[in-house]
Amino acid sequence: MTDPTGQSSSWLDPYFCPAGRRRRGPALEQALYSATLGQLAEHGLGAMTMEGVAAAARTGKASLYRRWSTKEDLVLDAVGCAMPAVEDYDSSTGSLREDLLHLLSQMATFVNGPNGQIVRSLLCGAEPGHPLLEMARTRLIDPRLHRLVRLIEQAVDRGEARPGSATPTLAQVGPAIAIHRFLLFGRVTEDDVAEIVDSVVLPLLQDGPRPPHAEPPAAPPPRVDRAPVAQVH
Amino acid sequence: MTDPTGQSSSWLDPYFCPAGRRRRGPALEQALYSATLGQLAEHGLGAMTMEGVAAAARTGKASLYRRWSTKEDLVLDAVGCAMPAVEDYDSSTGSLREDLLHLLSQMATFVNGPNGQIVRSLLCGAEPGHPLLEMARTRLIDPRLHRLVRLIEQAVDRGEARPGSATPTLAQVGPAIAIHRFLLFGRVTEDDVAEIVDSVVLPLLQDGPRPPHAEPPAAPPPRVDRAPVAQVH
DNA sequence: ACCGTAGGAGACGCAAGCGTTTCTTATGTG
DNA sequence: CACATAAGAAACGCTTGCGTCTCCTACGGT
Repeated sequence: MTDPTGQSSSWLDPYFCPAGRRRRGPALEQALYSATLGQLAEHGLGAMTMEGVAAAARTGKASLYRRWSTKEDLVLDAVGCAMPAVEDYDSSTGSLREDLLHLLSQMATFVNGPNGQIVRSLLCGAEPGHPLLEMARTRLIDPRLHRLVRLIEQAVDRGEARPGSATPTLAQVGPAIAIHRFLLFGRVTEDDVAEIVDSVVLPLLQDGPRPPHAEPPAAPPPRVDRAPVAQVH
Repeated sequence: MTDPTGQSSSWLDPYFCPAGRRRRGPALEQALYSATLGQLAEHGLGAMTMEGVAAAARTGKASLYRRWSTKEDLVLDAVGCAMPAVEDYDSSTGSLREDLLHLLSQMATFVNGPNGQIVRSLLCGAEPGHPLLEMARTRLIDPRLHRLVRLIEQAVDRGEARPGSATPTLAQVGPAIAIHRFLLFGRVTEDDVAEIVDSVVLPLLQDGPRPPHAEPPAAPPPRVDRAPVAQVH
């Protein structure tokens, strides 16, 4: 993908510009965003450098500093451009299972591509409260969570999901498992998506809440005041 | 926690050594591990430096390089020391809910403490296949997953969980959601743990698989061959 | 065709980290 | 107590990145 100097290979880079030629304005800007995202994915937030970005974009540092005075500003803008909006915000296939597969597949495709490493960098390279993490949350996570809740609501109306199951907590389950697998294994496969939907999410949304079993084993207490839980240090 | 030079505050550092005194052998080694973990948590894998570690441990770089020739070796050893073994591997409280709360609370406590930032660094600072990520998986994640499966098996035997629910896929759900919340919000609270157990994991493990509802909505097809799912680019 | 703007290229001095080396001296073992 | 060992401290030359600056020229509008 990149040669030792960090420059993009000409035959693959959509923003490639032959030597001697010059990009200006928006074209250059897009190339800089692209280079920034590449460096972010390759080196992580902490180790990426302005020089690396300039070299990858085949431009000088001056063009960078003319637009953004700090690495934070640059990364914030570049990442903002890479965040895809929720597609088909109000559409539904009419089948809960189809809707879930569709949405999780979109996530998987996004995360399996070059942007996956960027998501990784954002989730982990930035401590809580960092603007980059906030951006990932408000632009990537929250809209999809909201959309999922709506899809579940519609499924409830159709009788496909148990009443009361359209909560953020339950909607979060599928994405959380998908992200978990991505972080551990580097990708989310087609089989992963199907398994998450069929083995976890659908049972959770469809099955009634605690239907009494053959022999109800002294139905576990609804609440217990255990002490040693989750203290922040 | 640290002053501008990265040195540990004397009144808090368990490995503090007054100026003029010298630590040797294992004592020094522990201090170096501690300093390494601190730097790792503070700056991330990419941006931490050997000089920073030496300064934080109040020693010279020579003592570092005498033991580890690269940053990778150092971090690998230091992180290995920080990975807690699974406690009470074979014990069970006799209640599935109690067992789940207990195990997730242990995870939450670990992750809420100073080691949380290290988990973050490992999950995200290292791409798939990196030895550090492998170590996190084999030492932190997998043992707990295995233990969870055993706990669920015991619950199945007691009639507390649905037969067939003791699978790695289902066992993964609780930890995945906990880690997800940790990554997004920086901590996992007592309420989070209780909510995960009571709203997600227990229903999933206890409710029967698709008990026919009032009007079974044309039971969703068990398998569908959707095309555009999760391609690796 | 002209010309003001801004892009590319790279040099600048500075700071930080690298990995090595040297020198002094605290340490704990025999 | 004497001594071999290894710790602390700091300097070494080197590399990389910083942010600024300058020079020259390609670009695109008039």
